[in-house]
Amino acid sequence: MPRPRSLTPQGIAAAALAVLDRDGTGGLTMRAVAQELGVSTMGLYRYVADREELEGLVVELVLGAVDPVPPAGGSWQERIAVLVERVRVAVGAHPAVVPLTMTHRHRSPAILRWSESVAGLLTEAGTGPRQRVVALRGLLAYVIGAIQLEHLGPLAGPGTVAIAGLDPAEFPNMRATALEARTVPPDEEFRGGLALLLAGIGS
Amino acid sequence: MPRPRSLTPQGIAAAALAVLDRDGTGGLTMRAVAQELGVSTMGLYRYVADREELEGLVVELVLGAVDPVPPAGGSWQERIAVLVERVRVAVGAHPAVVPLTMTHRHRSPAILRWSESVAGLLTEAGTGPRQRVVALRGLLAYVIGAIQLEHLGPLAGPGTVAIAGLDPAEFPNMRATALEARTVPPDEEFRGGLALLLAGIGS
DNA sequence: AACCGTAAGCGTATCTTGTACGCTGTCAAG
DNA sequence: CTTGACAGCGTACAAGATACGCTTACGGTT
Repeated sequence: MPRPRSLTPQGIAAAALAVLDRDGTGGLTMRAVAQELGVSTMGLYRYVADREELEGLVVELVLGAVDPVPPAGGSWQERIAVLVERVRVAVGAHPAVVPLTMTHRHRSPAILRWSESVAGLLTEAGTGPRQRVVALRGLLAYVIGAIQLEHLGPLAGPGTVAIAGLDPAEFPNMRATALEARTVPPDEEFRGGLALLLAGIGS
Repeated sequence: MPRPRSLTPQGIAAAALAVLDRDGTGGLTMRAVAQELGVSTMGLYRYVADREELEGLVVELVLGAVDPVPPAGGSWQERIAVLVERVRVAVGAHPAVVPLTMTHRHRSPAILRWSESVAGLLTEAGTGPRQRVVALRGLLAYVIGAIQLEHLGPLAGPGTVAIAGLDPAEFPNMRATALEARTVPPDEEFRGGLALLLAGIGS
């Protein structure tokens, strides 16, 4: 009977993502998204309860791009590493959603499916129940932290340069480390850290 | 000649922290902090350039409570674990600052001193320059992620309960893991994950 | 084909928050 | 006792989220 809806949750999420990619995290406002969709500001409220829900939609769109099916070949370490890397790639494609991801992660079905896969691989690897809990949470913590470090922290690019200029007397180790860090590409850094964690789980 | 100042950066940071502890992250407004200090809203602007700087002060106050001097005894793994645990305790005492910590971490002298200590211990442990970079960043990623997981994610407390009620057919592993997770106290979880990472660094 | 109920979409208004600007009052040196 | 520099304040404004109620387009019914 009534007038048909003109927007879909996916369309709204895509519009919000477009705004985020274009204007950055601070540019995500109800007005901007509404304009992107070609409706008035309040028109948007027919589809989302509030800004919170809108953010949830974007996060789910981004995380939904992660294929949760474990790859076929390789050791369980390699297979988990592939799953982890997929998250990094998906989120890394839209740096502006990183802060939102942190806030909305816990309500994401996509991350739940992903976790299910990782938990399955850990089970296959023969870890005990208790260690599985610790390992899963540890992996999740690493992914979250590493992604943030990569996107929110000037420690990575320009930051290491700044640190390299520190007082060598007070910060000898940091200075040396930062100098070396400049030669380590982000990919290697991320995978290296993950490998350390996986090695620990396997030992 | 001029009128003496009535506020100190420490006092301002303490007031902001009080507001955060009382009203949560969303309660931190310039007005609220000014009121806490007994000055007018704009009076506060005589001491901080903007909200950004105010947040930096609080973060530094909290992180400044971390003793960066490595403990005397034990293996290098144990010594690093103590340093890491100190950060967790300091931040955990004020959950509302967690989101701010993420944004302001890179400008914190306190965290720099802490990193210097960790880097030093890694050097003493005999890690090569390249592995030291990876290990340090990995530890930082773990700390950041684990603290967030603990404070921002309903995955920890009520979340695991919710997950335990999932469809067992679709999420068998998550269900089992979540059930087990309820019996793992946060302390053990945090230290366990850290131990995995440290084991990986040592191998 | 005219009609009408429902929900879409919009406009306006309000509240909250950060912050620019300019006034006023106070302290201490002369 | 005067005076000038700066602390502190009040007002004003802009941006943003969102409540509320009107208007209007659709599509099934007569």
